[in-house]
Amino acid sequence: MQAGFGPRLGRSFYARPAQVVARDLLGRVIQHGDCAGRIVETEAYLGTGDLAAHSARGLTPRTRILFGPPGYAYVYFIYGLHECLNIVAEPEGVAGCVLIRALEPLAGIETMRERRKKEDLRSLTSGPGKLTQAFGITRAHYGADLTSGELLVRRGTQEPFQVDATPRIGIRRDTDLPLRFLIRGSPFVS
DNA sequence: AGTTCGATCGCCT
DNA sequence: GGCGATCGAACTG
Repeated sequence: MQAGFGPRLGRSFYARPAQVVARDLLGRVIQHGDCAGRIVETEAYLGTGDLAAHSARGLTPRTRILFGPPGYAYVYFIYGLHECLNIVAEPEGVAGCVLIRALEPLAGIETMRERRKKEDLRSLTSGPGKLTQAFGITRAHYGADLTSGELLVRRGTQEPFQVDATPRIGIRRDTDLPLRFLIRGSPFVS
């Protein structure tokens, strides 16, 4: 079942501008344990000149991973409740990442229902806090290497789809930039 | 050491 | 559509 989603993406995939990686991650498959989901919504956070990005104020203990090599997980805790999963992009030395905002559940759906305590397929992974809960991703995954560990992204299938770009959700600065990407018509977006 | 406020969710109306 | 929950990172003094 695992190999059915294609080969694991390697380091070079992530070593590109954050908005390019965010767009290219659509349609790929995130896997963790027995859970797998197709990425249907992402947001790019740029290292320089992006006031909405956590890296905008420079290197701190929390943001240090964003300045390192790409292909690692940046997981942070927000609003006292939720974990959010980001993937570090850009070459080493340049900050930047992609927030995974929504998935289409593909495998491990019963596990997701148990973790979420919800039955409806649409409510399992249609939001950044929901999908981390459904997949069992926490701050313990901060710094995890997606190119070698049990949390990974696979290439996915090549079904064609159209992409919409909109402003990012829930931010207060740089609100006009069209850095949110989603698969047009997907019922699983946030 | 104290304060502010956020890349959200779910429940209420 | 609005709001309360609840924690910690980061900034101020």
